[in-house]
Amino acid sequence: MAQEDVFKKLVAHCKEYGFVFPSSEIYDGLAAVYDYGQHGVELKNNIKKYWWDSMILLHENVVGLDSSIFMHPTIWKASGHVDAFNDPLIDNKDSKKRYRADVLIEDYLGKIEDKILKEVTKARKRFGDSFDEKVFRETNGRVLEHQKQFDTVHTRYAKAMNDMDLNELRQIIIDCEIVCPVSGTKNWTEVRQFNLMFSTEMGSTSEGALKVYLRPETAQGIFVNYLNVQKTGRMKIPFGIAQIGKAFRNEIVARQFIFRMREFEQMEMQFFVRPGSELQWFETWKATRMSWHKALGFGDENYRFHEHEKLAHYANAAVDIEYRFPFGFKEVEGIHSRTNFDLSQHQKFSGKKIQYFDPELNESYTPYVVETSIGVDRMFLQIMAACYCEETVENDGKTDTRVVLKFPPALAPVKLAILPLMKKDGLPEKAREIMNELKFDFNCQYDEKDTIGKRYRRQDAIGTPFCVTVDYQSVEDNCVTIRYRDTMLQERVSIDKLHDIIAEKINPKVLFSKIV
RNA sequence: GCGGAAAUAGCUCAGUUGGUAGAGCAUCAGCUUCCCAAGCUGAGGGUCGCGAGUUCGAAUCUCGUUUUCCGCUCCA
Repeated sequence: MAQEDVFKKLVAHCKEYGFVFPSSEIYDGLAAVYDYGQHGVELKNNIKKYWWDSMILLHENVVGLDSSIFMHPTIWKASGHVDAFNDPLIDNKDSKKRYRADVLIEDYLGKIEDKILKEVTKARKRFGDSFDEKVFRETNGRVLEHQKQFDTVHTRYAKAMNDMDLNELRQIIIDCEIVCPVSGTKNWTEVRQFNLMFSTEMGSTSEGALKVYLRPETAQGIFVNYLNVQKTGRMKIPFGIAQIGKAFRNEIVARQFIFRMREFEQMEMQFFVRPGSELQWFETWKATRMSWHKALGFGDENYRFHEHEKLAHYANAAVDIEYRFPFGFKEVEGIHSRTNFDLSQHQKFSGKKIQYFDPELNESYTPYVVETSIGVDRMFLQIMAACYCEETVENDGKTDTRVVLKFPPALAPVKLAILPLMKKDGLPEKAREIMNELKFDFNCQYDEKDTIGKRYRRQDAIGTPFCVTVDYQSVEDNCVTIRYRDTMLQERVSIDKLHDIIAEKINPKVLFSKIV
């Protein structure tokens, strides 16, 4: 089966069994926005719990936080998001290539500068030691002409960028006769601005409302609460703050199902360390996070690190953990050494001193930060992809297929199904009795419709790890059978022991013990 | 955002040269059956993505639009 087909089946399965629905579907949907259905939300919650507990329970020096989606707008100036996400873009209609309008103009200006430099170099060669560059630049006709051209364009360009005058940017490109490097034509579209942050207005719109953004990452909520947490929690460096929450990015193209959405959820942990120790901690968290993924048992060979060659403005080291999706290796988690960029910026923009006094060193410093950042939705998709199986089943010489989601029991949306073998003779009552005993601790489903085989298949399709079957004998001896999802084997156990057996098997300790 | 393709019941799909929409599975109500789907009976469910246009008449032809998929592009 082709890999793309697997992906398509996965998407169909997600919808058919209540994991993921397109948003606003009865209104034709909303592009790249999805809702989690009755089973999806359970799986998602379990994923979040697995992450949260692995951070909060397993590390004494990591604490949680839940910061707001709305934050003071200046935070996004400090973080660099306001500037970095306001690119004016223009398309060439012939080559279909997209460019940043400002980059096209800057390249053009760069070429003029090159021309001037060429003249200068030539002249220096000719005149030798007696060459005076300043005088040459002020007197040479060709240079002056280039310089004049440069100044004119640069002035217009600077003003246009300052005003974000998109029409003027386009006019500059036309006036300068800038051509597309690919097609060589001047057939340009309008300049459009893609602001990757969603904005809205806070306060009554009539009287000076404040423009606020929906956060494009959860990290800044942690940085701006650094002092609060450190002081009230009496935290000593090194320590971490973990947070799970929604983030929003107005992506130009959001596609591939829930892999890239405009509204998504992140699980981030910012770990504050001594300056100079950040790369060591970077390595430590790399290993820890990788072991967290591998503990799920989806095959070590399906994971790899991808080192970033081009680093973001705030980072001095960055690596992705990639998983082999049906559509290739893709990022599921990023680990970044963010230096002290963020805290320094907030110190600068807020005017508040954000420092840590290190009693061991007897000095104050701005902590360095190592970040682990994972997308919940990508993790969800990754788990669906890893667990989706189509199997051939032999029974009484009949061949037959089943679709089964082999979730680790700790993550499964429904932990067990309770199934009376027959819909009569007191079996449903007995099954209900068991259900009422277990429903407080486990997500259970009761099903008495159709043949037992059909009911097993239904539970397989949503990844329920255990099916408890109540038969005639159960009424007499208080024993039931547990049917295991992956092996389809059955085990007869006493009803009294059911709770402990299930609790043991879904205990995330099994996963936690594999994390370094 | 550009180019290409697609959209009919919950799912997979039929639907003739334009004449008021069908199957299988699924769902629901019964019956039958002591452990791995597709036994029997019955029922519900679609203004054919949406909006215009052509036509006596449009699921079918034309245009627009929305969504999805595939490429390109973008992704601090």
